[in-house]
Amino acid sequence: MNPRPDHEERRRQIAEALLRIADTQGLQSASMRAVATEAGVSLRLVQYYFESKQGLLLDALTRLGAQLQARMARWIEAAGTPPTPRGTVTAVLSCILPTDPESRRITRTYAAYYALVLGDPEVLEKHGAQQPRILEAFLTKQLRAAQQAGQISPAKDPDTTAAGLLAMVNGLGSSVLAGQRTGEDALAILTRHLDELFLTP
Amino acid sequence: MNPRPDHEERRRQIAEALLRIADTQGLQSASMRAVATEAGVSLRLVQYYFESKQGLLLDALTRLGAQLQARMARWIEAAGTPPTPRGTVTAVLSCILPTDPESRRITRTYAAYYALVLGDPEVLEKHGAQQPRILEAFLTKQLRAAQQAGQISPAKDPDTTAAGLLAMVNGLGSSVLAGQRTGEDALAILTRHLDELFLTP
DNA sequence: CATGGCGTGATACAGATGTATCATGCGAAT
DNA sequence: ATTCGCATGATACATCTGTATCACGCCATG
Repeated sequence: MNPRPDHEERRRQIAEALLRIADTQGLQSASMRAVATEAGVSLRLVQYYFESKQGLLLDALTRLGAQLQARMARWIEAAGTPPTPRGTVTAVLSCILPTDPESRRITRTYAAYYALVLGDPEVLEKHGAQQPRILEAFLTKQLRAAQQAGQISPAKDPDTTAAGLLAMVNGLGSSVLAGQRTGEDALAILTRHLDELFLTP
Repeated sequence: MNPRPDHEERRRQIAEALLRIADTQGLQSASMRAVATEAGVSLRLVQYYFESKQGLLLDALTRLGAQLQARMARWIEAAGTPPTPRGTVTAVLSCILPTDPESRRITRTYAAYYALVLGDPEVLEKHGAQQPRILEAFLTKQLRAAQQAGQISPAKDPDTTAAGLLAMVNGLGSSVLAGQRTGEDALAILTRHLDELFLTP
């Protein structure tokens, strides 16, 4: 009955159950028992495959980050070959906005983690601040390339522009989650700003 | 010993105790008992002055909103008389960034409420989406005025620009709370963008 | 076949949490 | 002076939470 189950697969199954709860009901509803039920396993199993709740939360957060990264890679590739700076920048920024079910799920789940992460400076450094920094550096590089290709005004500072764009997308995402506007509206606002930034289409 | 205590004052005292906890330890640490202790009153009093915990949370959130609004009014006024569009816009946007103790407190506390509010669509409509909408409309009006005064390129769309700026400030605030950059850095980025937006100082 | 360790279920436990209950005191109105 | 109602303290209660314990069955290895 039990041909030595696949640990990693089990862990994935349970962690994704947590992410599903975090997405739909928030992290405060993600008790060990709730996760177990959602994953269709017993409470004991959740305990068995993860030492503690914090371990589970962290593992799930790591997986969430990987999902976002995979999505971004997919969008960058779909932006066309060979990759142009403008296409890459547009892909990276717009793939974060909650415009389709997957991005809505990812964004909402990140939002559920937000308060939790802010309270734990240690987790913050590992998951919260690292990835944005890398992303921002990547964006800066793309913008600088576009600028050297004459597609962006020389007056612009790539660092400042990248930081501004990333922050804007973040804020736009929040406003969508808050029901202030639709994902399409947010995307339109982003597109408009990119149109003004790039001199050539 | 008890000359008919001032209800409103009591409620304020308790609600601010909650906000203090939300700021420093997050909302998940804001139990009724913790709030009572922080406020220096008995658990029973917290129950007495607020029907339920949800009532307390909502009341405190309302007060937080009022505090932010008051801060904004103060910053707008301090921007100089008579108020110029650029001064007003700069004041509104920069007063949201976590650059001083008060704004850090307000921003952190809002962040603590963020996940909670997202899960409750009813509260969302009343507190979460209303205020930003008003603020965005106000910003749009100021930008349009500046545009008609020739201080902003006619090519800009005030609506889009206002939404983008507000979202950017929101995102910058998040990045500061996440420890990705300092409040001064965030303010510098905002200033840089405003310098590019406005044709005249 | 024996045996030991891994996987899993049932259950226990201690603590926290929101809320309710009971009782008492004090001040004001009658 | 009596009475009524607001204010407050002490305590109880049911529930939920993370975690720990105990026991049993299955598999592979000796």
